Amino acid sequence: MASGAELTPRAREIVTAARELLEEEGPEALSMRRLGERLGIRAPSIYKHLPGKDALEAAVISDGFDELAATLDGTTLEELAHGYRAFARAHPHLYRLMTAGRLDRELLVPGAEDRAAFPAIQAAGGDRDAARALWAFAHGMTILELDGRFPPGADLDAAWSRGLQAFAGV
Amino acid sequence: MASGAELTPRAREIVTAARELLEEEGPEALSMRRLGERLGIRAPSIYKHLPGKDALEAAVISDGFDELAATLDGTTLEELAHGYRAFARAHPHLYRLMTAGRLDRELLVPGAEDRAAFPAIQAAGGDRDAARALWAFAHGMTILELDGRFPPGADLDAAWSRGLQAFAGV
DNA sequence: GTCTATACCCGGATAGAC
DNA sequence: GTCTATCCGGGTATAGAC
Repeated sequence: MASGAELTPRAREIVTAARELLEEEGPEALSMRRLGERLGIRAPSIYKHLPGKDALEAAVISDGFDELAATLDGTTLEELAHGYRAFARAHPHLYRLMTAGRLDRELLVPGAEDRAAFPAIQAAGGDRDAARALWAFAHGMTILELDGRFPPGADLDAAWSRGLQAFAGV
Repeated sequence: MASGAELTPRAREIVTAARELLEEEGPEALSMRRLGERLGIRAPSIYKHLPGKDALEAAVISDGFDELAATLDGTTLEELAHGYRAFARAHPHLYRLMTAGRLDRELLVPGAEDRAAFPAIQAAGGDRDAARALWAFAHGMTILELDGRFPPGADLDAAWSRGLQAFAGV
């Protein structure tokens, strides 16, 4: 029973503070000590409410998936892509935490990941394989942009258009 | 002058050992202490040969880019994609280090990144925007696979095919 | 020049007192 | 529920032995 489904009110406060800290100052700032500081308690006290940092991050990630799912209500491929990219640019540290690196699904709120994936499947007309390819393209564009991996001066709008144009034809 | 272009022979040995350690045991194992252990010296001694861990990683990354560039000699889109995916699966920890997270280009061997990008531009017929979209798709598929982000049982060969099919038409 | 020992500050986490 | 004290492991700067 590793699920982070039911959080006590106090745990929710801690998760909220963690997300704020992450978004404001980045992943290095999200330490148990800094978080305790923000909450006015000592780091070890956090462990009375949440089992550890992994669970804390998983709760933040679950919230992020739900929020992303709520954002992606566009119907066309362009709207969907725009919403996805806009979410990532508005919450870069959160997006990175949500999507980069291994993920212990046991710790997530059940269903949160699926809900975030659903719009892409819809946009691909129910074709799971096409939806995964589309997601890979969108995530690739997004994370490479956030990580500054494209050459300086690259026209990312044009690259997005090229890709979406390709997927529109499938 | 932060470039990692010229390495002394001893520094090369250290970088090689770092890469082996990374590939064998993953990123958490790549600590200065563990690396020193492997080399039979103490961690602080490494700093006489390389300025720090960032420079060490950058040297490993530069080697990785050169090796990837040498691997990607296919001409067709399918060959290129297959080579890219095969490299990542053969060297998952190295691929992750090379492509995930922020990258301080100052520390890289000049040109290594460009040489790895060249085959994609060629495959896209010189269209930079199309090449970036293609790279985003390939990286997205690759990193999501390595990170176990696709649902269990997802047919990744089919997703790759779908995507390549889309890009073939542009 | 090369390596060692030592030390500092950061991180996650635990035990036990109040 | 919160505290203090403590452990272990990181990166890394400094000082000094050979």
